[in-house]
Amino acid sequence: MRPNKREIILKAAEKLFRERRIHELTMEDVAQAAGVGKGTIYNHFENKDDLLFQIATHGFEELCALVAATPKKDKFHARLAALCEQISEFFQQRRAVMRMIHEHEGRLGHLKETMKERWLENRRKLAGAVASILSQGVAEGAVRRDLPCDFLATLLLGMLGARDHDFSHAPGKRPPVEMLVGVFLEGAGVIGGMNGARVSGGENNFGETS
Amino acid sequence: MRPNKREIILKAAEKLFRERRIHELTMEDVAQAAGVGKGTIYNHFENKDDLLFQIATHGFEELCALVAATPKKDKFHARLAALCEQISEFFQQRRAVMRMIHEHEGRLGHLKETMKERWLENRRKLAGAVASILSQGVAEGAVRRDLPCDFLATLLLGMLGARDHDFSHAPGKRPPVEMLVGVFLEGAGVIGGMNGARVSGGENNFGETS
Amino acid sequence: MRPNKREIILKAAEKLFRERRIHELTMEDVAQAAGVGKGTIYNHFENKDDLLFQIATHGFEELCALVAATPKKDKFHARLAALCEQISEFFQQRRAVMRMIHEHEGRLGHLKETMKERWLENRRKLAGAVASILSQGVAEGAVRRDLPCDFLATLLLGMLGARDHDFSHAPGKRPPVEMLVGVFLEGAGVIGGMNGARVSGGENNFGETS
Amino acid sequence: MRPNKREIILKAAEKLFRERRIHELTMEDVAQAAGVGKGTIYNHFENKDDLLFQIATHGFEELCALVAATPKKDKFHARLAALCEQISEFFQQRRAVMRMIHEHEGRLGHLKETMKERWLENRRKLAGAVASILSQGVAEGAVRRDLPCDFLATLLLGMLGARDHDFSHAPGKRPPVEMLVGVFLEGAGVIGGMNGARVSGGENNFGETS
DNA sequence: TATGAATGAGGCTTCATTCAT
DNA sequence: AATGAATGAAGCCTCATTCAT
Repeated sequence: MRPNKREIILKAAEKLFRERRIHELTMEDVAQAAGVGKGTIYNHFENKDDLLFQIATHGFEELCALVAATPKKDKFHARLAALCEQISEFFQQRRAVMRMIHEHEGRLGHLKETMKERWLENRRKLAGAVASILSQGVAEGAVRRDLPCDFLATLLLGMLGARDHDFSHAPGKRPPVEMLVGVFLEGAGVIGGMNGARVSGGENNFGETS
Repeated sequence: MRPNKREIILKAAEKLFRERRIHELTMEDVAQAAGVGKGTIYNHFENKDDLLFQIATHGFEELCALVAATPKKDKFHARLAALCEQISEFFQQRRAVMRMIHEHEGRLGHLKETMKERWLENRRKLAGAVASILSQGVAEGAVRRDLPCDFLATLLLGMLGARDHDFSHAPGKRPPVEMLVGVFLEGAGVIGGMNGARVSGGENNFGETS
Repeated sequence: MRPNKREIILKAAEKLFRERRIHELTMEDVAQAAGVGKGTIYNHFENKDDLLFQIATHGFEELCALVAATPKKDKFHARLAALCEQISEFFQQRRAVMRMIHEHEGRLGHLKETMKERWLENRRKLAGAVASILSQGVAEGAVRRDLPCDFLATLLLGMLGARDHDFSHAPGKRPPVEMLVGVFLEGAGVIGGMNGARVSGGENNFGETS
Repeated sequence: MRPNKREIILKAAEKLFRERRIHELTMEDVAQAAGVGKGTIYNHFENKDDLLFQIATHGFEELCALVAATPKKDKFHARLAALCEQISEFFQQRRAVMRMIHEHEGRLGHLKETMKERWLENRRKLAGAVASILSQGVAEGAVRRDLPCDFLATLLLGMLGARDHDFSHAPGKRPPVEMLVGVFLEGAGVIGGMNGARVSGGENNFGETS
């Protein structure tokens, strides 16, 4: 019983989300999944909002750790792609948690000031982690330096989220991360006259599988 | 009493969302806001899910109409920026509705097949509208033709959403749309050797203090 | 439109009951079935209670008329059996209405005095009709005269109702009316020593069908 | 708090019925009467239908126990009368519950298969209990053996129910059980020539009291 | 007289939270 | 510390009844 009951509950709740039992998580569900009594949860979390908040935070922290641990691959482009792949995979697994986070941000007003602070700080952490990768790119001369990395990180994460979301119903058709990173670094526009040939074969439909 | 009571209820509910009274919309609230009896709502909408679904659909349709009506400005770059500005503004106003849509997609399983179909179709409409603008860019030689416009549209919308979301608490600090469009068209990377000078003044923090 | 809209509504409601759509008759249902607007019902019936009351009354009156019209068959025994057959059949068709009547008697307190009176009077009518048949039997020396016919009628109707009810799920196994009338007239007991032989074949199981 | 809260709720609900507060039992009423919270009921009963079903079953079981416990009095006739008296009294007390049972049978379709089975089984139990008493009569040579006891039991119960029902408004005028049993055993008809004298004083009006 | 959209009281049920054990 | 039965506020929805057309 060492892994701290708090941890057990947290894991169980996260798992519930991952298992698509989204609809509306009840404390009963969480207790059952964690194999503890309903009352026990209240010995470790102030109330349901607190629990959700902790889950979300927990998720972000994991993700941040993941990002920070990105191996310093050789080429920046490859490094960025690997990072995106990781983030994307994480999002895939946590779709429900992320949705919950979204949904929950609307209620931030109900949370106590301290929590609110900690929460927004957490939100910045992810973008920060990605931004720090990008700033490596700047140092290496691979990323434009006329824009703040924070902003670029935000945009990159936005792209990733949109891709994952739009193709969630048919992962087979989802364009590869490389393509996304390509657009991010090279842009969607035509610069000078050589851009039309970026990809050898002209129009691309990223091989329909299913 | 001409504007169809259905319309009245819809508007009222949307307004409720916009007025940040999000937490959890109750049918009571909606009725009150619409100035009708609780039962009246059920004469026009099957149940709460149906109402939410209709609101979401309604929102998307408005947005699609907006996009489709984008004036054919001179330069493609300017045209795209104007479009993004419109979409962004729409999102600002509809944050809550959009959140609700997100939150709701998880429950799509509960909706009847027909609704589900109509819903996913709606989702595609927006991307489609943006994509059609982009394809104009392709025709004009302003957008790379090696990637499907649908995908590019998804990425652009993702960027927009992320920007709006990340800076929702401090709209003053929000980077201008032009900057976003710039990244989208030119990329975040350094191409050749001249990219470092894209913006004259080097590092940029887009002023705005608080 | 001559058959009086009142009559139309009444018939439609009765039919609804007969069609087993019991659960809980709504005014909407009745209106639909009668092919009239909901409001129209209120031009002919004070309220739902009144409507139900009228249906019940209507049913009783039909039944009373049926009983009164029993042909003066030759033998009293046969006459009584024919009568019972009719009543039973009527009950079969009106199970739902009868249940509703039962259920409704509990609410008599809510009905205005006049209605209450008329209702109880109606209740007596049926027993009265049967009693009058029985009194013919008394006159003919076929029915014992030491007990009031009203009472005997009550008992006979009780037997009939119980039979119909108990075998409603398997009408094929329902003992024939003759047998019931036999018990009613001759009794279930053994009188003197000859009763054991009333029915020739000893133990009887009235031919199991299913 | 030993008598099981489930039991408490059941008793309270039954009592409510007995106290004529029929109209329409609300869960609120039941909770109040049982002195528990509304939610508590749902910890012991699946929903309202289930509660009603349990009440009905409970009532039948009590009655069956009562019947089975009928003392083996000396004379069969007296024994039967005592039994009928008991059943009648029970019915008096449970009029409302019984009405509810009636009313409820119409909805049996909505109940799950298991319940349906258990219910019909319960229904048979009562008739069975009475039938077993009657079969004692057969053994003693007091009841005709040419008819199945089940059927006779049904008829007897029907008579009882009808008597109780018809005279519920004026219990004082209700004919004594002995008279009913008399009709049941000896029949309402005239057998041979001596029947007219069964009761010494000719026409009988069972002394008007109230 | 006929209609049916509008109404809102009232019912059933859920579920976060408490507290006695 | 752990439990889960008890609680009741709050939400969704139904449906008898009204009333403007």
